[in-house]
Amino acid sequence: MSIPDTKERILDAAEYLFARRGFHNTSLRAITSRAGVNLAAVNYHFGSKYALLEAVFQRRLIPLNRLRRDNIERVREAARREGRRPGVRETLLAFIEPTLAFRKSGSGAEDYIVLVGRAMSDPEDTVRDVFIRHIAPLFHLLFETLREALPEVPPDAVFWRLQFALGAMSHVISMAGKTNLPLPDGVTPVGDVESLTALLIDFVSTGMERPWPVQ
Amino acid sequence: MSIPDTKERILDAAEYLFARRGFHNTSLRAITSRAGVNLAAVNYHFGSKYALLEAVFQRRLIPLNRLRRDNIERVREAARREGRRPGVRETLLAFIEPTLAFRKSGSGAEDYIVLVGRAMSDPEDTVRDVFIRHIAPLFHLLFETLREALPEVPPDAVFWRLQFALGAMSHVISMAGKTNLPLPDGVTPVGDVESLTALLIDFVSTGMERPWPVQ
DNA sequence: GTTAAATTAAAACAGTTGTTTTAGAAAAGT
DNA sequence: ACTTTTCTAAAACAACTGTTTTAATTTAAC
Repeated sequence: MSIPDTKERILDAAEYLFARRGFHNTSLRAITSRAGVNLAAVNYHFGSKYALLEAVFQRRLIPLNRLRRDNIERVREAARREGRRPGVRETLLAFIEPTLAFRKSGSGAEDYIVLVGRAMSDPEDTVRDVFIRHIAPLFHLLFETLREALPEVPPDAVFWRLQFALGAMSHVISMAGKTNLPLPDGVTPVGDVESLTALLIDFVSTGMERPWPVQ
Repeated sequence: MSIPDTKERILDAAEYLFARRGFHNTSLRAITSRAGVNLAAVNYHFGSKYALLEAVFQRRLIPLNRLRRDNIERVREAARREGRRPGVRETLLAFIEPTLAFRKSGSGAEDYIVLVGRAMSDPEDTVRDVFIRHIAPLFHLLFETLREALPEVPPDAVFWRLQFALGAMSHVISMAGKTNLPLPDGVTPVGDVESLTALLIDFVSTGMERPWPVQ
């Protein structure tokens, strides 16, 4: 049949263009022309441009969030079983690793991750509102796990440190594939995902674990 | 005279709206109506919407960058005078502190800082290209200073750690004033700028100073 | 093969976009 | 007072926006 083909092609094209040009700067005509389908197909299949954005998010965010949630729950479970607190590093890794590794899961996944990076730092946009709705419960679980991992750090500080970590992650994600940033001499453009993930995890878990009170 | 009044009013309105709605989602009519001036005034005074964006950036970025540059140079100078390497923490503080503190410098400054936060994380937008042009030399100075401060860490790692730090900063900046984020129980919405800056500096300098090689 | 539903194609819709034009008012120079 | 420049006001411009409509075509059911 031709239904899923058309819908998928629209989703792929929208994902690609939203990630690169942003939501408001991408027209339905650009999407349909890239997808090779008729203009009316978007409104027919999805209802509106906004609903299309929602669909773009849902298609990948649901399995990705399940993966991240399972990871975190596994960390909590292991800690509970061994009668200890969850570790900061393993908790952050449980959340961050699937996010960065997700890029390798398929052709359009890379576009999607860039889109997520944009959405996280898009302070008031339509994009962000949609994103927040999908990520809020997972964020809550992540925050609570880190609170357990850091009993001596006040919740406010844990919250902000987590925001810093997410900011760092979203920034490096949204940099992915962009070449217009001014690279200093002697710096190679980008490593493989694994080593970049390792660098990021080292950075954020070190900052997160800083003893409290800060002297 | 009425020229500077009109131009300033346009700049203020554009700054306000660009920060909240983004560049593409802000119309010239919204700007001029907020500024209380005629629609044609933008094209008369600035030439185009794009040139207006550039002017919005320049108005505050030039003095802000001078402040940050002077701060970093002062750190380098003190280190040279005392025959030691520049410190990681003081270097990051020299860059970050003016950025966050700038919000208190005037009425529209808060809008501007949010706009900067957006621009930094706007991966391919017009906004980002304009911003990169203005910030590139300063970024280079910051990077080189950190390289001197961390001789045992390879330049690639210093580069990425700096990106993480900037991502954390830009994220917390673009969160400023936003209330739609889901705050967990027991977390107060936002502290004053000073304590938030302290938290951020603690976080990023800890991650930046992590010994190399990472065990 | 006929009928009914699903899907596409193409055109048209009303509204908004950035920009320009035209005319007139205000300010400055002489 | 007069001229010239500077700026504003209002309307108009063509291009583009998301969405809807109308008709044609494909797909499925019986």
